[in-house]
Amino acid sequence: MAGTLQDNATQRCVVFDASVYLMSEERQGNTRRSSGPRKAEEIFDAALELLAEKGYEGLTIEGVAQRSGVNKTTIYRWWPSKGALLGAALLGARRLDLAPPDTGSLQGDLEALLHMITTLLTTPPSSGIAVSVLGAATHSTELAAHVQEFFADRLAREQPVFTRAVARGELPADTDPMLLVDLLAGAAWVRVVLRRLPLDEDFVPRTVRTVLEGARGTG
Amino acid sequence: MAGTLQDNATQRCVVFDASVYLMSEERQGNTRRSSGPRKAEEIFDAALELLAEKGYEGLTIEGVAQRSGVNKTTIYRWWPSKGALLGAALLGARRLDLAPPDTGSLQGDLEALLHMITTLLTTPPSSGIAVSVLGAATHSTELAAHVQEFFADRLAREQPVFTRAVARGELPADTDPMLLVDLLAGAAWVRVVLRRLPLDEDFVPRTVRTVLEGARGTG
Amino acid sequence: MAGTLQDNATQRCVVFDASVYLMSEERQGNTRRSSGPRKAEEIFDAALELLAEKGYEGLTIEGVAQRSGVNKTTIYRWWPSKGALLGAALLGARRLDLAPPDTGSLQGDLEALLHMITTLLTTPPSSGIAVSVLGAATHSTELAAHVQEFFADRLAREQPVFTRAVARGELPADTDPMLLVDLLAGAAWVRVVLRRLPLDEDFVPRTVRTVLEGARGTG
Amino acid sequence: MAGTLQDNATQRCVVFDASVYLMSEERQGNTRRSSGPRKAEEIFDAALELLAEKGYEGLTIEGVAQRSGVNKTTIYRWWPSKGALLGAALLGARRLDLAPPDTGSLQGDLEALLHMITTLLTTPPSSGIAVSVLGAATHSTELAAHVQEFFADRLAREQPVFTRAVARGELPADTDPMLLVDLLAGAAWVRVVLRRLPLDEDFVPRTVRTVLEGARGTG
DNA sequence: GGTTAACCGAGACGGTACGTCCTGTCTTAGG
DNA sequence: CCTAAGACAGGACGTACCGTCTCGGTTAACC
Repeated sequence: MAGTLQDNATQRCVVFDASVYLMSEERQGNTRRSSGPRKAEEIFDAALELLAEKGYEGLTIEGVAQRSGVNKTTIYRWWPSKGALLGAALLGARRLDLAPPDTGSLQGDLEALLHMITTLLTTPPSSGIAVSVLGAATHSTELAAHVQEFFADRLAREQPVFTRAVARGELPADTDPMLLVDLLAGAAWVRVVLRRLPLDEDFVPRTVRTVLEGARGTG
Repeated sequence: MAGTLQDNATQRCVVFDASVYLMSEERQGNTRRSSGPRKAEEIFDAALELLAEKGYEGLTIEGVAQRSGVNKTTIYRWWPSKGALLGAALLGARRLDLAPPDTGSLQGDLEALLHMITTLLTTPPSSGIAVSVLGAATHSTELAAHVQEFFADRLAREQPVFTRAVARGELPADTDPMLLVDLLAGAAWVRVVLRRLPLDEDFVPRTVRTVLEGARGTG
Repeated sequence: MAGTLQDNATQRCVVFDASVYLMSEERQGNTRRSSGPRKAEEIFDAALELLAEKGYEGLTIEGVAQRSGVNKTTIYRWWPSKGALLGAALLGARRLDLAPPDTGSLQGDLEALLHMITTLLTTPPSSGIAVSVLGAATHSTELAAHVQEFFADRLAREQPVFTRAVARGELPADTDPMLLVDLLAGAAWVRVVLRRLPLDEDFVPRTVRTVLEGARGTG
Repeated sequence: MAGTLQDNATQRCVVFDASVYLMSEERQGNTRRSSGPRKAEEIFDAALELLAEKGYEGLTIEGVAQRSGVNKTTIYRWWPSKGALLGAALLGARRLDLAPPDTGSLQGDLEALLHMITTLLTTPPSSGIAVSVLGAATHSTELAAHVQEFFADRLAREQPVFTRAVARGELPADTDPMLLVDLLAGAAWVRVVLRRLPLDEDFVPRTVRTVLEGARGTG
């Protein structure tokens, strides 16, 4: 799973590659549905590439226009701001999000989840994009909305993991899954982005074990 | 403790007020040590105010110069970039960090810590500054360094809390304090900044309880 | 005569109102002759209104399209440039040009002519249009052609005035009428447009008298 | 006189060459008097060249910036609009205006004046500039002001011509010089710019003779 | 209490990007 | 056949900051 991500990540950004965006909706019969500019894919790709290369501040509309071979006005016609453009670019990326893990044990599932998070945050090019976007969510309302949505969506997908765990008796029934996910994701964020520390290899199992014990103990 | 913070936070940003910056170092005997421009305090104050008002992207050197009544060149003479200026401005703030809590129980101490973190992230004006800075650390090396330092420092100060807890038998001796702090801080960050959710009032005790159980269980 | 112009000028631009453009030529029997878009009148009116409001530089094809309720492409289909459009718009206006005066004396006729010219140049809305068009003829070949034509036409119409004057013995037979017209029109242009001076009320008779004396003296 | 103009006009625009602008005022001792950008001369030259080449509409600030090797912002720092820039550029030109003629007879003086005017309006590069500026005065308030000033100045300089003529008994004492100048200049303008007719070689003497007769006859 | 070196104000400048307006061309659907 | 609709590349607009520079003046420590 995370493996799939890693494999692809070495050659091209899969998680955030928007090149399939609108694949099926763009045309229907002969009629343009007008859901974006003709070169939407190139624009999104350029935006994400530039974001990974130069960060949110270094990302400019003009730069995106130039790299995607589109006129600046075309971008402004469709998105009012950098944040909105980036938000749209991430839409296409989201659909490629990996399925939630099902390893048979809660421990395994959560380790897979945390592994995915840390990989996302540390392996280029997804790391550049993810870190920039999450960091920039601080400044841009549009991005914040997308980030929120991303987390909500992520949590919804992990729900079965917890349902199964409760069924297996691995967790008390009144466990708060959001708290567990936040603890895991938050610890990774602090360690990787704020502390800028390398992750030793037992960070993932140790963190998961701690959180799990906490979940069981307080149940 | 947290009370002290709150009290102050309601009227003025204490944690990040740089106006006492260099208070003791600026002069030594009668000699100017040349460690900054004459109006350093005004500059730092202006920088932090503007940061809180407009966020990192909206913060401009020209704006700082104008508000602080200083010429633009003066700022450039001393700091090469926005990040560096902000880093310097935060230096003075750090020294006002509150003493680590000592409530007599680990639970109480950690609740005080988490409370402080959430207050910092949610109560203006510190919230604007803290969130902006931490978010911008993504883009700026100078800020990243300061954030790292901040976390390291924070951890060092909390150390006695854990030492005492171990002495009291509340924690196993081989506990990793950094992990616990990261779990707490990270959960708050995810909840407040990324998810943009309001914190219900038992978020703090519940999170601390979970983390604590985890720490004990895995010991 | 000039009175007719004045009367109309106070309420609506008659001299340059194109709303009757193509009235008779547009259809022949039941067949469309394809000599212009369906909303030609609206387009011309819009063009002239906008010209009077914002001058030649401020006049844009998009503005005309919007005001006339026509798509931009429709205008481009029929006229290749702003100048050409304006030229066409002026065509309809010309047909409303007033008949040359016949007051019984050359002096009277020329005063009527000069009066008409000054009225045209000073009374809105014709003043806005006339001054703009004549000024813009400097930049646009199409407009220049129309202006030329206008002057040639004007001269042709005044011809009877001079013929009658020669017959009456008021002018030598070898008088150059064009020179006289140019002197009158030119003086008005310089005074009104270049010098921006108000015209005192004996400007017209005095100028005509001077020119007439010149014509007689050199005959 | 007019000869001088012509001679120079064949090689370089003298009447409108601004390259000596501010020659003496720019610096005083070592202090910059701040009366314009450092490359004011280049800017003015570029502006006038481009005006002659492309007309007023085709003249762009960006074009001027590029040709004069200056940044666009530098131009905007000093002049708020195209009209203002052009106005300033003409200031330097004006100071090179030729002295009024003194041929000994009014006829000769006025022929020289009209000759100068027609030369200005027909001989490149001054023709391009003069015609464009006078035409554009229609659209731009700043230019209009300069044109007014130019004419007032021109008239003031011609004053001695008329004073002498009255003294010589060539003109009645109550002659209106402005009217005569306007008749001459206006006729030239109509003929050259509005009618676009070539000037046959006796246009100048014939026109002057007519106007002179008129002046004498009405005196 | 005058010297001198560090510091500052002022502001011009080349430059990048902003976000907007208009140009003139095109393509496609529809009356 | 004409028109509506509108996307598009392109160019210029006028503005805001960037970071650099030069050049007088001002401070203030130290003789």
